[in-house]
Amino acid sequence: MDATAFPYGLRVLVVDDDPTWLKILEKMLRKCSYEVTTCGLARVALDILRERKNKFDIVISDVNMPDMDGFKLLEHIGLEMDLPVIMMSIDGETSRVMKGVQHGACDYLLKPVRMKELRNIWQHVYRKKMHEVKEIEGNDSCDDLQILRNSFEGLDEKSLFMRSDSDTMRKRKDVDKDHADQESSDGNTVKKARVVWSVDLHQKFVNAVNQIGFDKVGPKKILDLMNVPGLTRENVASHLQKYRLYLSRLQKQNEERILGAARQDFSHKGTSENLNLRSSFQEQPSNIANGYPHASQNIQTQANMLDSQLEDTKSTVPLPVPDKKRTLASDAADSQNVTSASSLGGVLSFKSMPVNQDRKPSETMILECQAWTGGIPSKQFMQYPKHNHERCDLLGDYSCLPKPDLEHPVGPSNLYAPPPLISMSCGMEGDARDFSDVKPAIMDCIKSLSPALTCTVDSVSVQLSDTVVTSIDGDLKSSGVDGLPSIKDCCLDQTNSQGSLRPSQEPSIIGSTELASLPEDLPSYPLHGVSLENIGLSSIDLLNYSDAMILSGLQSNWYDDLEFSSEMMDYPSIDECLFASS
DNA sequence: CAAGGAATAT
DNA sequence: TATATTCCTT
Repeated sequence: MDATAFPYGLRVLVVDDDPTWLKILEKMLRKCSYEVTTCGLARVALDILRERKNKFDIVISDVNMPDMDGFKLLEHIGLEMDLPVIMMSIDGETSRVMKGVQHGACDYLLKPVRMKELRNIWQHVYRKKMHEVKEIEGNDSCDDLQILRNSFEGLDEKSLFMRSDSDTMRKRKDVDKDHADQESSDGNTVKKARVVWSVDLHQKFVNAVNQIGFDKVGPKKILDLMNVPGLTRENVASHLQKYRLYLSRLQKQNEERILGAARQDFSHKGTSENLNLRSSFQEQPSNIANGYPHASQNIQTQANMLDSQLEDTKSTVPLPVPDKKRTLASDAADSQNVTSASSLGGVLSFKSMPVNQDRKPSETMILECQAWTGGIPSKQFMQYPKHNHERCDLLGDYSCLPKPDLEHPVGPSNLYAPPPLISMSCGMEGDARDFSDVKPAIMDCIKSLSPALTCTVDSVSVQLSDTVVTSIDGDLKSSGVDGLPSIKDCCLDQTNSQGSLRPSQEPSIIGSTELASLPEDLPSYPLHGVSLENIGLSSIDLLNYSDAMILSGLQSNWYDDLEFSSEMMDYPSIDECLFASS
């Protein structure tokens, strides 16, 4: 298990007849980033619990209640909703504590309650869920965790914080009363939980930004739109800062690429030394146009082509979604070692001479892909929390992503729907480079936006899709190294998608499963300094989460095989580049 | 004073 | 690194 955000957002019902204590407890609990509901009467508490069944995770109640014996309440709760209940009282009389425990209290706290204790109450919920899970499915821990997460239903979405001391299930230390923690009553000493920008949270953030309009966003507005309890304006501001940084970097890259393309220099001599393979999630808010005219233009231009290509691709290689998933999952392991690695390795094996670092941008081939579905822009572009790469985590993190269609209805009013696009630019070593931008096709991804991971898989290593393409500079071809190993997964195909480009100069690479499928007339093109950048992807539902993990592994294989230069290593791995990097 | 945002701290 | 906090400007 990891230190994901589980405890945060824990829904707590506090029952105490003393308003003062109620207030204090509420404050403390909120500091723990729990959702708190207070109640002064036991009977009322029961009513609330009955009415809002499943809306609470745990109850904390004082033993002494005027209207009903605390133990009675405890019994009712245990009987009716089986929620973990923590009892508390001023005195620590053993018999009372014992009684509380006998009646089913999972814990007994003495007032004044300390922050430390409250911060740990989630363990009771966790433990209980664990038991439930085991009873039902009892299996390996990984699955359990996943199930556990699911069992929390809405909790996942609400839990955004990661506590500083989240070493999971650690046993609660005995209350050392010795420690002078003044934090007891006011919790002042307690550090605020750190916000973890999970996929969900980021998604909300992005949605808010989209709704507001990129040029009009402000932390406050976003915060309001996100409507996430506990989140502060500062949190949002900080994230927005990072987000903007990310976008500007993206913009910069685009400009560089364009510049490079502009100066058409067809000379190429050696081979490119660095092969950069890099992908990242990208989303281009339509509004980005305001800030970055260049980029938007570029995007607009390419949009049309993409569409048509997409259509083609679709018809050509229809892939049932379900199969896709299955395929990914099952093949992932293989592809990792064989398919992708080898194919890429081949492509990448061409190395060009080292050139000026400065020119690097021009030397690289950039693959940009933006997929959206039916007008739905891809939403993932920032890097998600890395967590660990365990499968269960991935599942947990991504499984809750909303489906684009549902969550992001697209309407005319929604400016923000960038066209899907993939462009690849390629430059040769020294200078020239141009190429074209290309327009590749994104295959099936269309339906949804999937994280870069997915995209990568599809286009590069896997079979699901076919894809991508790009235009390659004619020079490239000529310069081409004939010996270039063919790309197993990619077949080159000529596309006229781009009118401006001569067909011959504009080969598109389509990922296909079969190497054999490569048209003979298509020579392998040597790719010098190739880098895949900004693969925006999409569809979350498409994404096979479990594969994400594999992907990362896969990618590392690529790196290994390719012997990337140190420079190369600077590029973030797929996981890492969701957001940015540098 | 509130808010935004860059800079800086953790 | 990612997020928080501070500081300055509006």
